[in-house]
Amino acid sequence: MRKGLSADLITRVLGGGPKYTLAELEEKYPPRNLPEGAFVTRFSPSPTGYMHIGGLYMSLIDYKLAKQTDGVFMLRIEDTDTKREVKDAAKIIVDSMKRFGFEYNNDEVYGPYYQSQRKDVYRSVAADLLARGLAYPCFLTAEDMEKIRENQKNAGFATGIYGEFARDRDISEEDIIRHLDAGEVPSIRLYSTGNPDNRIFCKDAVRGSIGFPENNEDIVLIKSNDGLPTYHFAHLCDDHFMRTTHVVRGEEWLPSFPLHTQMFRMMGWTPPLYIHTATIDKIDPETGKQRKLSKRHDPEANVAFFLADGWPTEAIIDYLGNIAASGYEEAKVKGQVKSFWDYELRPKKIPMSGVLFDNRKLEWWAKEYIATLPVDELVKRVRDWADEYDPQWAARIGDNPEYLKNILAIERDNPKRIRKDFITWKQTLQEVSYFWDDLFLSNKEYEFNKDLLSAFLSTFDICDDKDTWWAKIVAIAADKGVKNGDVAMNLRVVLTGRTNTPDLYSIMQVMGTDKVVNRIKDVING
RNA sequence: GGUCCCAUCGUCUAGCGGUUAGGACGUCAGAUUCUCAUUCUGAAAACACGGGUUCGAUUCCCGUUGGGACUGCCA
Repeated sequence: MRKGLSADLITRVLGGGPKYTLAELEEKYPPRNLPEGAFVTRFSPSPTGYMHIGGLYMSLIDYKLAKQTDGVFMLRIEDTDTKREVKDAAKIIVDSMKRFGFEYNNDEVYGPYYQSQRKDVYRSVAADLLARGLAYPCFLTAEDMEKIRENQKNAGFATGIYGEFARDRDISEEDIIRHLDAGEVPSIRLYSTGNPDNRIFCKDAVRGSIGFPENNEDIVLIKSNDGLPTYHFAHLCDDHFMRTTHVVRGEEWLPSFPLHTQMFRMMGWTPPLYIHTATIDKIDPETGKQRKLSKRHDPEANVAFFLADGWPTEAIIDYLGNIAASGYEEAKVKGQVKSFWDYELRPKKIPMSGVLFDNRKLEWWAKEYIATLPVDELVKRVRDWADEYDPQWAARIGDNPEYLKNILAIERDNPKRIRKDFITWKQTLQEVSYFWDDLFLSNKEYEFNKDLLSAFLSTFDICDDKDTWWAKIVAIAADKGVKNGDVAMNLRVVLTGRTNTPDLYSIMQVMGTDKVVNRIKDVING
């Protein structure tokens, strides 16, 4: 154990004195007044790029856990890595939360919620550690550490600043002053008293108690370059003073679990309950191996891509939600719950092994979801999408909104038998594009029976009711000696260019006489 | 190399010592339909391997193998 630093030295070492004592912080950030069993969670992304599907998954769990217990869900931006920070990334995250309806409650009392604005908190806690001899200023340079790492590798030792390799671990006040006088700025390191020969047990809500060798690394608490905390130290300070009860984070944090447990004990604070989630993976097309969906290599991991493609956010929530709570799907199909928000998410049931992202299943959720939408709502959602992502479609719809509504209303009257052709807003429009002459692609492959088409044309009357219309088709089939379906298929392909469409009668009604007649004539004549 | 996590149909999973190992997506087949949609019916499809413990292991323990994560003044 080292001797604590004097107040004067602490101020110099930190580049400023502590603003608060620990007791003052406790008072400033009092325990929350919440009902028994309420979860306080937080989504804490670092603004280093776009919103990732894995981040969305974690924030869904965070939000759901807080919501179902009448707790609090916070959004905390971990912008402590000034080098990797990407402009507007925080805005994208905030926007995503809004779009998916994850309402966070960033109560002012516990803020600010940007870590870069919480230096006072970190510095105050660091000062306490320094005063107690549980942390020390370290003047090792990047080159020094590189050299140490090299030597460790060559000698077969574990890399890192620990024990005898931690040069400044027991640095004297005189030496500190000497470095300071030379204009050097130290980082603040943890004075670790952990011994790898001992085991420390860490509690995970899903995996239970996990044993690790104790941590003996003097990890950096405060970085020298910007005075900001590392993840570890920020986690300790923020989740304590924000009174987080449950920390949902990726399993990549498992290795630093003993460190975090050690730090909480050192402070005499009760650690939150941890939920280390599994990653959402894909099969790497090059190696053929399963790996985490990555920001750098997988554009499909970008939530913005799902939005631009017009996936209903509800379907994405359903899909992700079912991964987190596997019983949800069955409850939903059986009608026991209306949405994911009605289904209880149990922390213990959150999966702990990596999950392959399954686009087919997402498609299924999306089809099911869109099929539940009333026409007006469907039209609205499609239009909203077009307004934001596809100006051409937006203009086209804007010219005649009723037309789109009539198209999308086809075969939507019987709620039990709604076609499930629509997957995304974008694909919905593509699916019905044949209703517009300039988008209509006549089918060049299909061998039309012009005889049948002529016969239909001569009897066609848009005013016919459905029975009359069908009777005419049956009559033509009988007359020409073909099946009813043959006549129908010829009509289907001639009008839509496709072999699979909704009800033909409805299509003709929506298209109107001119389109129907012209398209048939084009084939007969051409 | 070290530490840690994980292991049931192709995929997501139910299972918490005795089950014909269940469901969902997907796949395939059949029925209905004007259609390759919908709806309905049915089928194929899994406990990684080896040791224990036990009357009995998918289930508990150990090992092996396989997959994953970490090993930064990044999170």
